[in-house]
Amino acid sequence: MRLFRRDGFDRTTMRAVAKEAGVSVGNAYYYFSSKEHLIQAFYDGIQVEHAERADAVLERETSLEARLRGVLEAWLDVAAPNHEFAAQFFKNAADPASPLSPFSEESTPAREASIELYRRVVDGSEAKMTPALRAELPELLWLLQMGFVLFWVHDASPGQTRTRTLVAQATPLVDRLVRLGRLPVVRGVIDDLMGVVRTIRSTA
Amino acid sequence: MRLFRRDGFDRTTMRAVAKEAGVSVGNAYYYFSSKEHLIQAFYDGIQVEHAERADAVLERETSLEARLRGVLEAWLDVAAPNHEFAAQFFKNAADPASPLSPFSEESTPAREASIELYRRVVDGSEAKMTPALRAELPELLWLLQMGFVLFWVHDASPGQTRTRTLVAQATPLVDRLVRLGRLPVVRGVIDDLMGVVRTIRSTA
DNA sequence: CCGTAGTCTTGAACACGTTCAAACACCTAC
DNA sequence: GTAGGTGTTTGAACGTGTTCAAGACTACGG
Repeated sequence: MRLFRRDGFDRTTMRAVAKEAGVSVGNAYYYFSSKEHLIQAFYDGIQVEHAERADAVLERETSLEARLRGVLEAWLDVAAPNHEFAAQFFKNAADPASPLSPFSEESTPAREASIELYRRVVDGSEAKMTPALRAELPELLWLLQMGFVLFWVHDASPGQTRTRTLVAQATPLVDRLVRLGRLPVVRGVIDDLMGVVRTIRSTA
Repeated sequence: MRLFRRDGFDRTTMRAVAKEAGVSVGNAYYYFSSKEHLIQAFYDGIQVEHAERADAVLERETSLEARLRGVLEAWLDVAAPNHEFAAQFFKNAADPASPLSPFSEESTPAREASIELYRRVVDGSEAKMTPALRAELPELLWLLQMGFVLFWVHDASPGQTRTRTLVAQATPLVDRLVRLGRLPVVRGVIDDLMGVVRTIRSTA
């Protein structure tokens, strides 16, 4: 990880990693089946640290907006030091065939833990909504986070301020949309949306 | 392209491509600066063929739903024969640093042409909406298409029927959402959404 | 203490994308 | 027709991720 952060993912060779670790190249492959698998540890680390910070937010905040925004900003805080490096290996994570893809079979535990976090964001808030929406909203919020990550990876602004602006702008909108969902006229549309979410999930 | 389709992107070597073309490896690099650049042609081809089929749809249909659905299904029709191959090089397109990324500087012409197509989808329809929404909806629909492409790439069902189901389910929803936008209560939310879209665009 | 089976470790070798100095072809000017 | 310049072509060579046959180490039963 030290080398990856210093030189970037692509410019760090497996030979350098092996040397730094004091083992042979072949031995590195005995424990990590590919260069990609080396960053699984990084992946997990982000998730653990994010969960911790998110916990602090969820204990503090009660409104849906503040809870969502706090959790997203926690992610940005945790991920910030790795922005450059993350952008470099993002392409591997986007590969449908890669185990690192957030939609992959291998990522199921991490994905479900992440959705579970958003379930707590929703359930612990004082926001009122239909049971159907309450059931699916966590997955929608997780998808939203994936969108933010995509944006963040492409964000070249210093300190990724643009992503922070986007989050600050988008979270009140989510809150308003959820409130809107209580209107009788909107109910039908929400039901259809839930249907779409179910279709998406049944494929993964 | 013949070799790519037959053996897949990764298993096709530049040496094989050069041999098939009857030139040396170095010469291949004289005309295409990387293996990735070879698929730019494929990329362009899809776009051209999609534009043609979309034209036919737009001449025929008048409702927003039918126009949108027709255009999206046209894309699926055009892309279908290349599904396996496309999934293999999708990771390159997802790389923020790659010129093939739909968000990249180099893709600007193709991206704008695509957004322009969705402007025609909107403007040629009989759907009524606020000027602000009418201005931004094309970009939103393009983003939606990117989402469908992401889904399609991960779609392992035979003939990508799941993606087709999703499109069939999602397009009426878009239509309903646009209709909903005319309600006074919803106006404010739409305005906020437009603000988010503008933030997203100003980064790209 | 020896043998053996299982686990770890090694670095040379492989295949690939990419680069580059050299060679070649073609054209224009005189 | 020759000299020189510009654009094209070549394949060997480089650096990379990955593999693999061979060796070294460890544990344990006799």
